[in-house]
Amino acid sequence: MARLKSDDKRSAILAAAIRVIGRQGLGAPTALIAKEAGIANGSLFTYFKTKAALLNQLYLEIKTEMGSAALEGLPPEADLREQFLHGWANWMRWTVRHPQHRRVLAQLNACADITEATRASGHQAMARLAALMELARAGGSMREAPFPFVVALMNSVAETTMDFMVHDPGNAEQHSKAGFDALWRMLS
Amino acid sequence: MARLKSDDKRSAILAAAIRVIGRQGLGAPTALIAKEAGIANGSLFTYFKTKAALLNQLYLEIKTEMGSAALEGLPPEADLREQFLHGWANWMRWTVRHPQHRRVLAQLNACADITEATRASGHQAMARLAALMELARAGGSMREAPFPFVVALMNSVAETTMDFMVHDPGNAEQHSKAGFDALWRMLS
Amino acid sequence: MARLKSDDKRSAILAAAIRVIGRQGLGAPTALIAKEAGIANGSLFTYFKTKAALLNQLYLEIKTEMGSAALEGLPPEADLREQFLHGWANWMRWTVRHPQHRRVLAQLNACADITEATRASGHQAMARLAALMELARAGGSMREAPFPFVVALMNSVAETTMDFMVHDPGNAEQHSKAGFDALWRMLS
Amino acid sequence: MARLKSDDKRSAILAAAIRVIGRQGLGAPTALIAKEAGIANGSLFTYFKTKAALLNQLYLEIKTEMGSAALEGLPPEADLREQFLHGWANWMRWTVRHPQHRRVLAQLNACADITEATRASGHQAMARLAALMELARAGGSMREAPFPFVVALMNSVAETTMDFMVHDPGNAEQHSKAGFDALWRMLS
DNA sequence: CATGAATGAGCGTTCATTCAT
DNA sequence: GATGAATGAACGCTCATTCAT
Repeated sequence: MARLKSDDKRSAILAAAIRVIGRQGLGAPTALIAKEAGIANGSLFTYFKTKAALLNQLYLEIKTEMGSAALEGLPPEADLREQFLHGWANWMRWTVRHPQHRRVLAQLNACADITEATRASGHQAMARLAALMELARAGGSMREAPFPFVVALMNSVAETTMDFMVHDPGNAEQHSKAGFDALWRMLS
Repeated sequence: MARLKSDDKRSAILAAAIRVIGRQGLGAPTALIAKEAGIANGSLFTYFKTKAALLNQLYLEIKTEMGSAALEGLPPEADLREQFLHGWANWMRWTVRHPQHRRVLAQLNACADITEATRASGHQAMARLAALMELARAGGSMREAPFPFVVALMNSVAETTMDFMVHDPGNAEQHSKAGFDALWRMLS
Repeated sequence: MARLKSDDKRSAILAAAIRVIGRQGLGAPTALIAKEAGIANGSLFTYFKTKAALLNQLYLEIKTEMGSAALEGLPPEADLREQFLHGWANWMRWTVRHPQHRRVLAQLNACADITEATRASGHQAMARLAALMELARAGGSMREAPFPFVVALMNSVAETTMDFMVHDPGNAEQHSKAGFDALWRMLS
Repeated sequence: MARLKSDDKRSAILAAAIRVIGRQGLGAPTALIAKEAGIANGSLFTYFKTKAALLNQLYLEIKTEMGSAALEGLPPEADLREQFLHGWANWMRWTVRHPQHRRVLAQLNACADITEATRASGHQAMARLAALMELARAGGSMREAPFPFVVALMNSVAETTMDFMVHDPGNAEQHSKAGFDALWRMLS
């Protein structure tokens, strides 16, 4: 048995990609990512067949991480609004703590190399939070709107809120609350 | 000397850029844009010093066009909600009719080459609509939120609404209305 | 210790090389040859120090096989022309049955990695047939020409004949005969 | 008007390609060919879209040059054998004087990048000489053989003759004559 | 001012070979 | 000895930008 493909190295590449792409954008050379990951440029391609494949994995990785962060410690007993607020706050906190991840995710979202399959898979990451929203709107004004539309609205309000939290971290808590309230009003 | 011939070329380049970038993304070669504009590749650089400059102008151009479209025929006598709804409907209609412009704008938004100054300037384009919103929220729940936050929310709800209109043009009108109502509820 | 297990692997590699190079040309990756041989890419280099070494061995292998095929069942009693014709027919038949071998040999011939020593050694493979030709020309028009020249002529007429047999297998027999007759006339 | 694509540069690239490929084989980097031609590596691609395109042109160029060399000063009054011998001698002389061209042509012949169309077009270059052969065989032993077969035989005998002339230039004339006689005997 | 050839740094990817396991 | 991940030089090709014409 030779050296086995190590998960550590895989992760190192993904982590390096976030840093480098966060700094330089999606045009960042694979060679630089490899260097930042501490491996030879050619080695990157034993872990990811192409740059596009790396980008797709990165998208999934970030979305998944974001999704778990949002669900951490969700109180199962609490009422709907409470639960949703908890998830929302988790989510917002995560993006403020990982501004680079957020920036990279935004670029990835606007990038043609990310396949439809990857996007679909990525949506799963937020499924739990989306389900809470589904319940929340049940008796409200948006009860007739298509579910994906409502989810998309949640996402866009969240994005906007994050922007303000990142740019004005001093009032992060208040922005988070304001965003949540706005969203809740939209649903009610 | 009145309008210079070069004004035509400038516009031709910007129009070509929308078409080409809409098709190929921001990575589209300047040479291709030049060809589509009917000029020599080198000539592009007498109108725009660099590709980044072209991109910034393009951003402004599209935003401005979008802004005017939104304001067309705004009824000065009508009440606030009516006026705002009119602008909203204009806006939505424009993006459905110009999906390429919207796609390009989305890419530009996520592109590091667009300077902060350009973005700031671009926001002016929607100032009139924003001002209507400013009034709308005056007595509502968001009366304490920072103005830019409210504007950003409007933008993001609008974006989401457009997405659904573009992907499901059969129900465009309903999506437009649902988006507006959601936004209004948010402000109220 | 009799035959080493490694002899099998050596042969497997050479056989795989013929298939892969036949398909992809000399640029075929050693990794692919290894895979086709059912071994790890690195293992190839315990059997052949370099790719060039593999290629040289391959050249020899094919030439040798071709030579034995040509000599099979040579009638020792028959007259010169008969014997030579028999060898010729064997030879032609072999290439028609192994078009891949022939293609690979042709590529190897035009490849700078094959050393002069290898080529010289390869010529031995056809020595018996060449010797028959040596006799055949003894009293003929080419009696003064250098032996290697005559052998080379034989080879080139053979090559040409093979080409036509391969591309027009329906008339293979006739092409073989026509080629032989042409060669014999040349010597007479 | 800008600098026009110059025929000189085109020729310089082709000439450089012959030198570099003659030295290093078909694997020679385009960058090296460009440098040898005195231009930037990127410029090569304004003259030839791909390396394969360059190779195809090179094939044509060399074949054409070889063809004209063969036909130079063909005596229109002389009898068939005389004319053909003249062409043959021209041909042989040319290859001895341009051994690099010959080597490159041989590599090109065995190279998958040369398209069938290119090969067909290249055959035109020797059409005049082939036509003489067509006449020559008319009443001879090969009168029933397919024309392409006879042409191919001529080529292969010529190739072999050249080899010996190149490797033993002292007796070049004699080899040329011996090759011609052998070919003529084959046809008679 | 227009043209389009020239430039050359830069990119993603491949692959023969090495070497830790 | 066998394995296959690691290596990094090398390659063909692109493209923003410059500049001779």
